[in-house]
Amino acid sequence: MQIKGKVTSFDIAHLAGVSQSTVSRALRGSPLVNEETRRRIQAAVDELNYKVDKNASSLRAKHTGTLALLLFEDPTADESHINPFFLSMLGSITRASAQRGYDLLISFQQFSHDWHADYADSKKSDGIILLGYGDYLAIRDKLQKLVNQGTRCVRWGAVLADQPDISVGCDNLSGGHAVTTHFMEQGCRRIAFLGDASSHYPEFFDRYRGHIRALNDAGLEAEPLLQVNAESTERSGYDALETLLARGITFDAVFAASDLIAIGAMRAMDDHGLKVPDDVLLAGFDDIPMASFVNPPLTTVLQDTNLAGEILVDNLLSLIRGQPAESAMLPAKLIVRKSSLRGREDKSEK
Amino acid sequence: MQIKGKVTSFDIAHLAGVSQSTVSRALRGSPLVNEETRRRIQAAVDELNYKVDKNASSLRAKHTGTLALLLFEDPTADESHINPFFLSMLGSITRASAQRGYDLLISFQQFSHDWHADYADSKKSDGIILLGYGDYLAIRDKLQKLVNQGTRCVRWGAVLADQPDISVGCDNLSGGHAVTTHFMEQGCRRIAFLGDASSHYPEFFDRYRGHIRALNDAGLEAEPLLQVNAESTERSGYDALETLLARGITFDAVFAASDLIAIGAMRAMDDHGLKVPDDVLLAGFDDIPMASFVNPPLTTVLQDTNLAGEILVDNLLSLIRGQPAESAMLPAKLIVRKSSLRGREDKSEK
DNA sequence: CTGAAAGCGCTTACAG
DNA sequence: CTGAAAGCGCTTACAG
Repeated sequence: MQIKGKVTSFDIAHLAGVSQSTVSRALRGSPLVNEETRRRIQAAVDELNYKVDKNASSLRAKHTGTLALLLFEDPTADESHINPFFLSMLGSITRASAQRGYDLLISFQQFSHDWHADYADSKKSDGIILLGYGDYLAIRDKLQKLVNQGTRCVRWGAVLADQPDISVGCDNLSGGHAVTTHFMEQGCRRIAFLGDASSHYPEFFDRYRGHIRALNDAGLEAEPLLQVNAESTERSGYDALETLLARGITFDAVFAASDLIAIGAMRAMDDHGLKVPDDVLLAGFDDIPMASFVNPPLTTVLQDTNLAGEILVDNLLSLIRGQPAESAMLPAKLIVRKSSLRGREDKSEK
Repeated sequence: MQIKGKVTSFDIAHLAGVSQSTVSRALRGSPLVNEETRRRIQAAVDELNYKVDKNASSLRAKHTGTLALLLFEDPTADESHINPFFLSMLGSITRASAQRGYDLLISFQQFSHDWHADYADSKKSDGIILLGYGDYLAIRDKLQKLVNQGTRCVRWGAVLADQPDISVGCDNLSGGHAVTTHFMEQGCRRIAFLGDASSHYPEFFDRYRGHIRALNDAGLEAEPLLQVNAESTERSGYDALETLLARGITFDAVFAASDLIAIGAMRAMDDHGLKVPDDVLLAGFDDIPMASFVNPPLTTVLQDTNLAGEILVDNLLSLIRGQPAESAMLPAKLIVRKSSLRGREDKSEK
């Protein structure tokens, strides 16, 4: 066991009685190495507990074998809790990267701050994954610049016609359509929408458009007063519902653009003596783990985060290999739970 | 704007009319650089959009400015969801690292597999943080080896007398004591414990010992049949409660060693017609976000994950700087919610 | 199949 | 305060 100094490929070469080049070849799995030689080298590696220096190999080979994940946090969100939906995405991206032999570097960024995506420029990673909601229009130029300077990057978010980058998102429009259609099947006619509805927040906007389309399909008109802006936090959902109440307008269902908003709205209704689903039906979006635990369990739209993580990583790897990659839209699946069911006969869980 | 070839410190030097060494010095914030020179260099850096190559600087300087987080996942856990408590720790560790200027490399490992902590050996990181529960005795030797070979590492988990490494954990014993004392104040005498109680799982064991100690303090004896093994998953909690039921033993409260176990037990009780808290009181441990959303809200023990993340990172940085670091025990705080309150007068949330 | 040699882009004594 | 030079530990043509 070597004690002093770092073990390098020269030490291995010496021990195995070959040149350092051959050690390097053997360790990288080159076919140009004799089996017997390879075995001797491996034995030396094991004996000295040698590990290839990642920095040296990355510097020389010009790729790092690591991916960077930039997670944008909403500065207004509770410091201690990250949006559970993104946490779930983070988990699936980490897993997908590992399966494909890549390390994952993680960075949190404030969306509002002057964030830097220099993980590729500084050669810390071969490419980056952008995750988090925020004002899309505010980052569009930055995205454009990133792509222009050759940075490989993929983004989680709405798939738009003119976007400069590759993105993977769920079919928010269909999801929104499904929720509102479901509400109407339950007899609702005055459905409130809690969430921003502008091109600044394309995901929410698509959900809103699906909602409107469903209304129109049923011959109903949208009522502007039934839409209240909200960002994806409980606090914001709580406030949005109070705003809705303050408008003095009647509503028989609430479609929250995210589960967090829905949970906040649920609290607000509780505080104001409104019962879900007896007085008002409620649905969210995302199917975060909490959604099935709130009381009553929350109807929502499932986005397959496992699949999303894999597609995101695979797309990024394609880009890195110089292969083409395409933006992708994942299916959105309505999950009906008690919060949106009128009939009280169904009181049994599960 | 330079198009072809990578921008290096030589390009900056050329543009700024100084030597490459000076560029390097200026960029590392050396005091040995004239202010005017520094400004010229900065201008060149901005103009060419230069970024220091991390691999080259790490190779040369022998430190990487990144920390590695090894997250052990229980292989039996649901593939799609990471234990929420660890997710919360992950968030706080990521934040703490970023605040101190370190990047964070994340890796998931199966505890049962032959995991490798070679993130330091291969120079990808300056040190590693170990996170996740699992059979402590099974990893003890590996830990010892890591420490022996000079790898800087800190671990989240029970602080034990003879551990080879530095760890940060919460005061599980006091936490367990507080839960059981609280149960007894509510009039309970036959308190079941769901979770492993052996030195293989020191955290659960300490919670169990706190539980026993509280019983003894009240002059009660422990009843072995009231303890059922369980690992930290909902599934396992569900099964453990059914095992308890199958024993045909009476109990008036259930102390689950983790919130996930408690939530599983809650489901099982629901399926068997037992009402919480009317028939049985229930408490968990961890205070994961879901705990306050289940019905009824779950009494639990809060571990301050924000603080934990900071101490873990600070300890690791001390080790990296060659300074001494000490294992630390964080306070455990009982959070009482409806699931453990006998009185039904308190029906109002919050 | 193997070796000698160049070089990736920095940091840091060393000398002024 | 600045520059010339060595060298971190690899990978990869190039030549055999």
